[in-house]
Amino acid sequence: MSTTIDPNHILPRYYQLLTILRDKIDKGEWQPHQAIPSERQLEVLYSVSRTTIRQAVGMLSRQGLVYQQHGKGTFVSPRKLQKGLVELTSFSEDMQQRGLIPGQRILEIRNMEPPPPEILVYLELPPDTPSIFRVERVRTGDDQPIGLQTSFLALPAGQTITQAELEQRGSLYTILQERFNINLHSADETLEVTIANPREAQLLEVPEGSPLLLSERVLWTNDHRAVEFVRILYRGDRYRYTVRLTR
Amino acid sequence: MSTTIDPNHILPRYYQLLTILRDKIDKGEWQPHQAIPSERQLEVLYSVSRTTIRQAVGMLSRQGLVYQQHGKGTFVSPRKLQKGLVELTSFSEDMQQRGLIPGQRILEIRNMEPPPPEILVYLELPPDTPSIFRVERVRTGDDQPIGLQTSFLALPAGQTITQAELEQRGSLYTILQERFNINLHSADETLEVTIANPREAQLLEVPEGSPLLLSERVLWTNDHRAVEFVRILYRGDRYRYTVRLTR
DNA sequence: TAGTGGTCTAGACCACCCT
DNA sequence: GGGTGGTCTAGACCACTAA
Repeated sequence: MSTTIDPNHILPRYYQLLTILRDKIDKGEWQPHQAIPSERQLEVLYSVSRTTIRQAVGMLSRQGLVYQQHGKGTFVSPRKLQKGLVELTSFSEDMQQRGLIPGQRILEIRNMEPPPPEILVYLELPPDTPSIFRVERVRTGDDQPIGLQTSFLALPAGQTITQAELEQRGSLYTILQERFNINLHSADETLEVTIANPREAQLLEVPEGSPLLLSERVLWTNDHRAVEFVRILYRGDRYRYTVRLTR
Repeated sequence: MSTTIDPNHILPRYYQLLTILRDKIDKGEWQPHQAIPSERQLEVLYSVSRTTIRQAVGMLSRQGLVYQQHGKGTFVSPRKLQKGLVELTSFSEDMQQRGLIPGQRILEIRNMEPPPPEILVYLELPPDTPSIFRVERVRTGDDQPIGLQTSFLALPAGQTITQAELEQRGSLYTILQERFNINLHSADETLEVTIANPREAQLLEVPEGSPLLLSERVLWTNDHRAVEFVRILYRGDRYRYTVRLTR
């Protein structure tokens, strides 16, 4: 791993610097609440202008890895604040972060023609949209059922995704990105409490009437169009949701 | 409201510009997916340098009000993306945003001596911390019970908060800021599902065994020290949690 | 080719903190 | 007073998009 900045590198200098600084924090070379070199010192150390320094440090600050105090310096955040907790992750990524092996059992996969009107509203699609792609899956962690997931997708006209493709790639997000070149930017999510009906109880292997955590997400692309509506019913006893909020 | 930038104003120029641009978007002067003036045009329009323009527009972009596309321009986000959904809010602010009048019924307010060990762990305080301030309240919206809130605070030595003060100001956050000069920066929150025990059921006016949404928060100050641990049990039928996640 | 946002420089002055 | 981060300028070149 490099510890100097190469002006001719493909990656921008502020990004190279960001990586260098983050590594030092991750490795514990700079301890929590300890001051990192000042911006003027970093200018000399890495031979880049202060603007570039500030771009890198500003990003670290927004990511919660460091905090800046006017007139005093820039300091490493305590470890708890160093984990990004508002990141948009797929179910698979989420499970991996929790140290569980993600899995799925596909219950149904098909195009809905015509689509349910409320889904068109969520996705901000015109009422004459011919079809919506729908997948229903039981999602597992270490082979235990964790959630019941239903996804609704606005695929380009005439396109579809097969069960074989989904089973092979595992994640819808991967298919969206690699096959349709759709990059996800953000999601709006709501969480509420509900009770398992007989079908949900059977699929999630819990008693009927058990409390569940219901998550509903609308996913947005890079050009800020809605692409997917996802509903996940999580087992209340096996799932805990975490976020970081900022002022 | 001003539409020009005053170089001698107390507020920085990028912030004045940010306000001007946000107003135009809020008022609908620039419509969703419409391009706003280019950075070079804004330079001329407002007589500030491109760096300053980029600082303002970059903040609007991070707040989700606009999105930037390399080589194309900067565009207004669709309205749904214009609401900041990861903002740290107090219960009172939260209710107001939902159009409900916040209220509270204080159940207990006291210093715990000695403090419960698990709270010290959450707040990263030394084991010999003499006392922790605790408030338990039923929180209401339009006079209906919404949540049962328990707050644990590390107040400066010898300080306390009286019931009268809390009733008068309404919000702990206000007291923290105005009396102790403690500014909140961020919070880590976990959400999970639980079931009402007899006491909780009675206070929240729901049947015993009703599903509840349990939120637990650790609040961090500007210099990234933990100040408060808050637990809120929300009525499952009256509360829905929303967040925005980004990639 | 012209216009857009993305990156970068070398400087400047200000506001804040500590000694 | 000397060091820190915060704001700001006037310029430059690059990478991307579209006509």
